[in-house]
Amino acid sequence: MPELPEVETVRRDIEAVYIGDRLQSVEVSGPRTVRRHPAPLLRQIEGLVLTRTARWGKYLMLDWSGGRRLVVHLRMSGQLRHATEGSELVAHTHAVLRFARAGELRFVDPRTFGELFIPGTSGTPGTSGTPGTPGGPADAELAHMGPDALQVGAAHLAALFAGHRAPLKALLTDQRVVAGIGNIYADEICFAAGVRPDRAGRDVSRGQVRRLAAATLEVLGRAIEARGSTLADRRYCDLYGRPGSFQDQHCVYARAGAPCKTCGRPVERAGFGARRAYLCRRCQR
DNA sequence: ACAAATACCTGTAAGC
DNA sequence: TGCTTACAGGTATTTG
Repeated sequence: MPELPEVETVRRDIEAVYIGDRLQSVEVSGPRTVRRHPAPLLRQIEGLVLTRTARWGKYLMLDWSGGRRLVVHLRMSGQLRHATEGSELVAHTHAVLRFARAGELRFVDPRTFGELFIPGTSGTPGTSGTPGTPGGPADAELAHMGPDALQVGAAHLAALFAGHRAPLKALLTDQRVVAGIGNIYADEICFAAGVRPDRAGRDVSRGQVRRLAAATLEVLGRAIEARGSTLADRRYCDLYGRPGSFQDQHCVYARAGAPCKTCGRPVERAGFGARRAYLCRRCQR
């Protein structure tokens, strides 16, 4: 499941290959892949040069000459893959961006939750500046999102947790609160901070907030270094189809029954509300 | 205003 | 063996 570290890995891979290259054509074959606006609008970026990339939470932005932007969200099973021009399409290839020199960038997504869109074309008001967002001017479609998880500090987290009775994990994975954390990294961050994921936001102590802020940067940073987490289902792979290796460093996620790496007590999988979390009851309070 | 539930999907695995 | 069912989970939307 692509979360912030996986999207960041793909972003860096794309930056290394396609920056400065001209987009020859865009072909979309999956009707659900471009669903925010009529699919032909994607052709606005044909002929333009990729000038920069950005990421906000799990959203990936590809910026083009002339000020155009293409936004990609991989959701559950989406992958962006480099391919040589004309090579055989793997199953569930829904879009192909053909570049002048670097070959093709393909969007593959079995479950069709992922999407591509040109911001500002879906009936919502156009772009307007929102300060402090790493992607530059905020797009209306992304305006609801909180700060990127790599940008948040303890003070920010404390303010966002205050007064919420929702469990910590629900807050960490709420993109309006912090953008970029999903199921895997919420569990790992809670473990690294020594805080129970089912603790109500308002009951998270000052010290725990500090530890959560530090753990967020530390865990996500190490995960980016390891090029993300690839589980047995291989739903996430990089631009070249290679797996990440951060799953080898997971302390709790998908480790139910295995000994806690700190204290040896079996890791539990607990349900609260509609969600579940992996945790160590001894190490997390 | 917040929070909980649901729809959206399909590949995989577990159960019978 | 073959069929059915549960599960995975991010986000937009709906309901409470």
